Amino acid sequence: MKTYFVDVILPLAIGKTYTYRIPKQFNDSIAVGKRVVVQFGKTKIYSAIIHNVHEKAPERYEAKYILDVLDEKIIVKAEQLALWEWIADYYLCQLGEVMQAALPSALKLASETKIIAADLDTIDRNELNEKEYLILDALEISPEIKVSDIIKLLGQKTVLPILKGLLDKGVIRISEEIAERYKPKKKAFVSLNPVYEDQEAKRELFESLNRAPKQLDAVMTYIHFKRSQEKISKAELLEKSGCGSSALTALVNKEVFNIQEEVVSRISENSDEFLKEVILSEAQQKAFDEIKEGFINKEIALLYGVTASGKTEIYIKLIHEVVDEGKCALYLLPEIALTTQIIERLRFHFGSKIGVYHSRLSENERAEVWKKVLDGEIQIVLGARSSVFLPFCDLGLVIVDEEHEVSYKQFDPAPRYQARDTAIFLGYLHQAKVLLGSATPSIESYYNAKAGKYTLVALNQRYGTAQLPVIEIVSLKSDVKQKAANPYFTPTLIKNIEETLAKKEQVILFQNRRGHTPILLCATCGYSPKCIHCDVSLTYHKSSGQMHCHYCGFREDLIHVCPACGSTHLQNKGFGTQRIEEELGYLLPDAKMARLDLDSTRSKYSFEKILADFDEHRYDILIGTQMVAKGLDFGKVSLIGIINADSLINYPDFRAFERSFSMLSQVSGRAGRRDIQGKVIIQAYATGHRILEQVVNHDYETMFLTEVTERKSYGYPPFYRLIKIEVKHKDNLRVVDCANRLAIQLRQQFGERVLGPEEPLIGRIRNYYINTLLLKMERATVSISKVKEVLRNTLESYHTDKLNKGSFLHVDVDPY
DNA sequence: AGCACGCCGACT
DNA sequence: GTCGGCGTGCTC
Ligand SMILES: [Zn+2]
Ligand SMILES: [Zn+2]
Repeated sequence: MKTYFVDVILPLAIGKTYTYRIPKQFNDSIAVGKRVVVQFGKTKIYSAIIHNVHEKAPERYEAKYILDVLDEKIIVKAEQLALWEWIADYYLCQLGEVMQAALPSALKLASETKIIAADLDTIDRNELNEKEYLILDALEISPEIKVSDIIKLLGQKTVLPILKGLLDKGVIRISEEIAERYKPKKKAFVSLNPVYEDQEAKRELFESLNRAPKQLDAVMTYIHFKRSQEKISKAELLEKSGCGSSALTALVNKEVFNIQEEVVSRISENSDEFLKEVILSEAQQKAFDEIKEGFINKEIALLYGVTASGKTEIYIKLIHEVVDEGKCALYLLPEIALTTQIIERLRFHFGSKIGVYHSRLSENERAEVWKKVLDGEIQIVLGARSSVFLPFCDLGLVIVDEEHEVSYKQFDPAPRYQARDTAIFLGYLHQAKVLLGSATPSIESYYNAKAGKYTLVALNQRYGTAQLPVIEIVSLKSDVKQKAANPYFTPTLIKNIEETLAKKEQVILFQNRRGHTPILLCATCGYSPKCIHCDVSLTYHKSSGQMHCHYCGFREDLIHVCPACGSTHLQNKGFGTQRIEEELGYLLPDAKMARLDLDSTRSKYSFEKILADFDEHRYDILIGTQMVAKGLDFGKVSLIGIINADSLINYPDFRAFERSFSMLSQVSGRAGRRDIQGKVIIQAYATGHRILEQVVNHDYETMFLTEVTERKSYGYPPFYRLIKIEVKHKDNLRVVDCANRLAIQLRQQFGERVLGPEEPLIGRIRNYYINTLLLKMERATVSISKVKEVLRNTLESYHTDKLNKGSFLHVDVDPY
């Protein structure tokens, strides 16, 4: 019999795989992509993924045995492992970090592992030592015990060798719940005994029940609802008939009703299996045909469709085709755009074939979607960023809607991946077609399309008769007197709001989130409370009455006296949207207003609720941040006001102009529906800025051309690749030393392509000082794989240099 | 990531 | 003199 070894991936930021030995009894159950339970270090137990199987015994050390195999079927497919490796390689991070991001944590396991007794009767207790005895005793009292509880029980940290001994003796087992930590939800359904389908039998039943009115009610209710629905659950029947469970039990005992338990998905859904036909308009059909034609020669297409042009119908039709061929489809959306509306719409077409995957799901729900995709029960996934990691088989189509959205990029922690780009690679792995969609494509995607890498399909007709809104730029500079009276609203905007409300139409006001967080400010000396661990101002949270740091979670009670000058004139500036709401309250006391921002949408369904209420005209004015650009078409909005466009445009980032354009265009797109032509008022100081002009003219093309020219001359994407390196150190002087040393080393390889080091906007986070380096590599002439290789080597030697002790690096490839 | 081993300050 | 602080290195 052979002795096998496996190299496993651990869910840790470690750069290598570890080799474990396979006990003979597991020889037949191991396979690449299955999870195994391993002990790593003295005390830790992890579930690891088998990366490869071999027979080479390690020479320099003795491999530990795996403790268990968790899966009967593989849980991570070969394509997924290939994707993980690509991500680790491209984004310069560890495989374990990718694993962490990819696997739902219900499928991972740490020392929260539970053990159960295997067979208490056959154990010869005399063979056990005192500690083993203690564990057995505990297991007799409670059937499941966590490893961490055993540590407490024995009062010692190294319990795994003992447990391992017990495992080997066959006394204990690792609880299945690790493997199946998520449990399918069961639901009881009621059905009528088929003998009563006969009219005569039914009549007799009614007569026999006339002295049991509750039971008769239950039967009648059942028959009534059975006409319109396929299945009736026990709970539903009890509720609708108004009778208690005793009546139902009596009927079950009489064998009138039958109750069976069925596994139902945790994810609420209507099991509507009918696939509905999509009817496309002429323009949509033309775009659809162009996409299909493009897919013959190119794997990737970009659908550039203006707001409300009906891109979704095209997506649905494409998905239909793929599903009919028996393949899977992935429909990616930014988290914030993944609303109930879009989910319902897709459910309507695809019923239970569709699965939804996003960060608001519970861990069990995520694991359930994972398994269903694995088993092929779910063919279509509608999901946010992390759904690129799901175990698809035979993927035929990947759609990335709102392709330009920044939220496709994960910034922290590693893997710092771009889900749109990852989706493109995923498509390549599965030989699937990829469709990117946007009303304002990112410069890089549009450039790729223009350069012929992607098929470009334009859809520039708004659906139905909806017209483009009229956009007006209003200067914030003009009225000095007026401004003193109120800093947010120009008379023009106020006048327009009043007119709109008089027509019984609705208004949306947009305020940029950035730079409008609620900080405390001393009116006398300008002091504002800072975090003690980070170089940022604390933000005030009304709910807790405390000031919080967003970077490290530090909290402090609200202060009432300025620690710098002793003044008591401390102003709480509040959220930007809050202040606007207040100001507007004075100006228009009768208007009903709602806020849509981080603060007002903290609770679970509040986002949906606010939008629904607004849609039903319970509010006249909606004041919101970036969020109002999302959500589907709602309300009877005919006026949109941008409070201050400068804060968007002046943001210090090479993509600020591009983002401002897409933000302002998207928000503007919310104005006007069907019969009403919308109006947009943009307030700004820099009224002559080219971006504003381009927004007014709905001129994406010119925006694109000017951006491309600028990026080419200043060395930014799509012409250059960017790699950001953050050097961190507890000491503010040594961080500069380390960064400089690294810069010199990198310059030996890359010359002037290395920029910096410089201190970033926030110079210290969690007590670590930060310096950043930026690498700019010409995309056309520099081989990225060579760059990465050199970089990997340089970074490795950085860590071995004694001078760099105490510092560490964060690498971010494509940091935008 | 977590844990142990090891080297320097303040406290019985 | 020791207790404990965290900085450093290893885990198959
Ligand atoms: Zn002050
Ligand atoms: Zn902080």
